[in-house]
Amino acid sequence: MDIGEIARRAGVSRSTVSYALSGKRAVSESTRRRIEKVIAEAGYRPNAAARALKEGRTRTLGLVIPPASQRLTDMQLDFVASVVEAAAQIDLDVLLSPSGGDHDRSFERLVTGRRVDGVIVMEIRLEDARVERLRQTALPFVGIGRTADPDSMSWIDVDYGNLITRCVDHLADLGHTHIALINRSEELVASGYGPGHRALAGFLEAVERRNLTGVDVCCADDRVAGEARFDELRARHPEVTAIATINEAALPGIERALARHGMTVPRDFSITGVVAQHWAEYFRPPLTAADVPAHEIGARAVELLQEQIATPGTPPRHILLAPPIALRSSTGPAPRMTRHDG
Amino acid sequence: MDIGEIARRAGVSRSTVSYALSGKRAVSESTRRRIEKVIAEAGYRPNAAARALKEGRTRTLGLVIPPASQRLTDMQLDFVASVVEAAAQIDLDVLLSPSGGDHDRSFERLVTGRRVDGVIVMEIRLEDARVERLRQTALPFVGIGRTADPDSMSWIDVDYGNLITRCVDHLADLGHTHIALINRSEELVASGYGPGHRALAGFLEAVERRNLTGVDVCCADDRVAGEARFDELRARHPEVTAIATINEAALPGIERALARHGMTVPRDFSITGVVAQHWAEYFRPPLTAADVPAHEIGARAVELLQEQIATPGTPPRHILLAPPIALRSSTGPAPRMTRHDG
DNA sequence: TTGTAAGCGTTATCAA
DNA sequence: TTGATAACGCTTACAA
Repeated sequence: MDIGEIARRAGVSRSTVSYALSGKRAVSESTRRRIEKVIAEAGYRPNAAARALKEGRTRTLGLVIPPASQRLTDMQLDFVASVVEAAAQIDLDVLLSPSGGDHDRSFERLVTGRRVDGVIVMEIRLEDARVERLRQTALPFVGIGRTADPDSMSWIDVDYGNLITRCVDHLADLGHTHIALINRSEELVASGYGPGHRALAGFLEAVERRNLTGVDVCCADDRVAGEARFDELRARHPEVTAIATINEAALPGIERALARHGMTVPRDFSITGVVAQHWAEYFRPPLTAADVPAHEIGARAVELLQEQIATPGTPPRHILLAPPIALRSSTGPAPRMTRHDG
Repeated sequence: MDIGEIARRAGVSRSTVSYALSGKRAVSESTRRRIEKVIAEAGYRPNAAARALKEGRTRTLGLVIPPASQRLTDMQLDFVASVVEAAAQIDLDVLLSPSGGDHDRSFERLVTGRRVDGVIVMEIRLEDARVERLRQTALPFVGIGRTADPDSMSWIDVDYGNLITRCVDHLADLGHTHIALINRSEELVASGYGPGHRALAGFLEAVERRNLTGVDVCCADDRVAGEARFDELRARHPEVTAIATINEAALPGIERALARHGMTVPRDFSITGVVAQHWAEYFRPPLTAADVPAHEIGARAVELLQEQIATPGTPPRHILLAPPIALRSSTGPAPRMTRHDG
């Protein structure tokens, strides 16, 4: 069933059918209705490949996700879901590419096979081969996250540095003097993962400025690691009375370890950080934290990309989000003295 | 940069370049090398739309996921990740469509716009409009899950009915006589979600056969709901000493409620079910459960679909997985008498 | 208001 | 071993 068949059945030319569909040329009311009727009966839809070939655009977005080998975090999932949803809203499809580094076949297909009109890249590194590759191809793209040299591309990011600084300030105001940062995984930070680096920088700045003692630890993105890292922290640095974290996946493990050590939050220990809202709200007691608006991020990434696609050559735009720190119940005055574990 | 430009630079015709690329016709060693060199230098890749138009296939798979409005569960995420990964292995791209019911624009684009060579549908209902639609279009498809009338389509599913039956038998063998089933969400079950129905059927069958008292409760796919449902269960049915569940997302909440009620697993209460492995292993104590091999499911769904695509008209194939129940530490003999909450 | 025809970048048939 | 050429199904400039 192609446009020619529809034209035949409606007794018009193919171009008239095309124009009736696109509205780019006036079509008399009567023929338009006739055509629509035939189309409805035949269940016709234009062939996407033919249309893409002719128009030079695919009405499809590429979304580069971390390879499945490393299980995606809840927040990454939120990004994927919100990007897909936002794209669907404006009748755009989304092609997924699980690509970590460069030279991935699926990534190459995406950027150089003209399979998509633009690309959204997640989990950007400070130095990111995928961004370099994308730059070469002149394909519109936006990052969820930004590189070390962020001016030349469009991106949306969370201001982890600033937010962690404010978390530490909050803890310092409450009298805490020994504070730990629970970062993302060692590999991620080692590979130049932006949020990890910027959170650490913000942490160190605040610790220095407020004259505190800081210890920073990396932690894999899961509950088991969270529990283990907290145990180690207690063993090596019993003087620490508060932590700030950007590792939401570790929270359940930290909560469990806290309970196992017989510690009550926030009486014996304070905890805060930058995490997705539902993690903050589920923590017991609810976590004082900056809520990362994952859903908004995906939606605005699509907007940014649409802009780039619609008017190529538009100067890149940047959105740096610093959501307020929602005061809940997980932070309190520093305990007078270090308690022993139960 | 198109195939004509490559041909010009290599001093051959377009067809020769095409054949050099596909290998469908012999090309002399020397010209083949020359062409390859030019292609590498130019960074040429065939235009996917042109190729799809000519070949009548897109080298793309469609994956229908639940709409983002209802946040995806961990296991659903595993399916998505493993499908994408398996497809990438064989150089297939994956187009996502967030579609719950029928008549979704993105779903319609997928099935009738010839955007994909085949479709994988997740979260199949017993009566599923998407499956009906797919059947009409004669597009190859496979379900992760199966409808009430499963013979006419290819699918891969977990045998929730059988597995829950075995869980109940296991509990009965341990002397439990009052057992609860924690099912998935009310809406999901009400809408005819297969695993929910089949788990319930298996539960009722075993309860009847073993002459037990069973109570089944629906529970939303999150920790908060798990905690609340367990509290209600304790209040209304204090005689229940064990639960079987297919709702992994509720587990952390159940664990927390258990602790709050001062109950120790498995001394005071037993729990088992059918969940993804990492949930079972993270539970404290580790959960005796049938581990759903989410990664394998995605990979085999892609295999099944490839089969349908490669040889249309192939009789549908079915894979019903019944992974063994891994004996861990969350089930034990029924307590002698009902304990009061702490 | 409508029709004709060119062309998007491939692949594959038919000739050479 | 290679080259010309006709499709694939659509959109759109140009004619009428």
